[in-house]
Amino acid sequence: MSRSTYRHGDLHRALLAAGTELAREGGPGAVVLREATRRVGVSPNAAYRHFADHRALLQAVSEGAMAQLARAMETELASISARLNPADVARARLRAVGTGYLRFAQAEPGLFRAAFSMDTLASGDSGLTPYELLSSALDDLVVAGVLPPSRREGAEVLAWSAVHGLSMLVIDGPLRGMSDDERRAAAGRLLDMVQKGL
Amino acid sequence: MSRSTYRHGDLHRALLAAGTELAREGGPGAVVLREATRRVGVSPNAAYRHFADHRALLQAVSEGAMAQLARAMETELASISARLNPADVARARLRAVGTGYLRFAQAEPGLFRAAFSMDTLASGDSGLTPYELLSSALDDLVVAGVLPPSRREGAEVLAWSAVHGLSMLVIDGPLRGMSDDERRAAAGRLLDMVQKGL
DNA sequence: TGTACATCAGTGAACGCGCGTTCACTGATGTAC
DNA sequence: TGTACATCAGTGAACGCGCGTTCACTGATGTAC
Repeated sequence: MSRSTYRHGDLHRALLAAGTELAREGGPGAVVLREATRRVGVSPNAAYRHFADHRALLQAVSEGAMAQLARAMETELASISARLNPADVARARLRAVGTGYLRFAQAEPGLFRAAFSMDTLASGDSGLTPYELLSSALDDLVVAGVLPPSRREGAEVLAWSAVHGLSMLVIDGPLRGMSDDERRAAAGRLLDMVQKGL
Repeated sequence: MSRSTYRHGDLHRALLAAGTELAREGGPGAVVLREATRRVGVSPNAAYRHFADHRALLQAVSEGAMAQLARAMETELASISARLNPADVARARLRAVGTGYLRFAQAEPGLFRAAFSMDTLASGDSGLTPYELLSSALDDLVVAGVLPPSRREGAEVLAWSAVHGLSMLVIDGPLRGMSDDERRAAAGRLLDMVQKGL
């Protein structure tokens, strides 16, 4: 309300930030156009200068959330020790991808759900989408001789399912009540299972 | 509208059936109290004679859906050949539990989502909830000597995550576009992974 | 450097919608005598 | 077996809410001369 200029200056970015905060607090269903404008201190219809409609705002929020997920995975990848042999590096990379996914889902459940609320593709700093980060880790496992090439095809879906399922059960489902320790333990054992079972 | 009696006779059941049909068509968000009464041919407020509020109707729908899920799992369990040795029976039981879960999610995505939209417990004809059916299958694996007792604890979460994740990705998420064949193949390989990785 | 003017970002008011829920009611049903 | 009556399942009308979206507008900004 106490804007120095008549024009906002960067309303597009401000609305996107407000929408993202709404998603963070309450998931995709909480991304309400009017509430976003309210938080920015602007009239409801002002949003239509910057987004075609409510869906366009939600899509933008979803893309930002997906990019954050990719970045969370990249962060885990970046922390892998350089002093490992190729096979261990490859294994660590798959684990990192899964850990980043699980951590983001638990740390930002609202954004996580927003990311998957639409058909959204977005990449992190490496330019790769979450799916591509997983694919690349699986490729490495084959190159390092850890995963037989015959098992490579379609492996994305298997690893992804395990990690996505635990995320959903923990943030939104019947496993909501798990303690931090329990979640950590379950995550570790789940990644063990994927590694062993692939 | 062309009711023979002034009183409906079984409005509770009729509203629950209508609400369930709404969930089937559009998931938990589609369970709208007014629409349920509309479909039954009754005024909106009539619902309040049978359900405390909208949430109570949704809860009842959710419980019915959860029971259907349990029954889908029981159906798969019942189809296991009796001519197997105990170890193979145990393995088949775990697979059946997973297959029933996946099949129900794919055949009735709206009800599946409704079942998990609230904290809902419900059992099938055996009196066991879906979780208990899984637990029991895992117990059998230990008894049959297929699963080392040291790996038994917490195994529910691992198996459940894998199967739940594939369900969510396929019915609601980025894997929505999979063909029937692809889904069947992915389901089979996922269950292989769980069996091998547990 | 100063002035006229076109642009277009944001305003204020209003719309129609469907929702959950509440109110006072009515009349078919089943029971008590 | 017939009648008076209490019950309570369903009615009709209305409420307030918040939403997405549209309309005609205004006035600060940046540009052209």
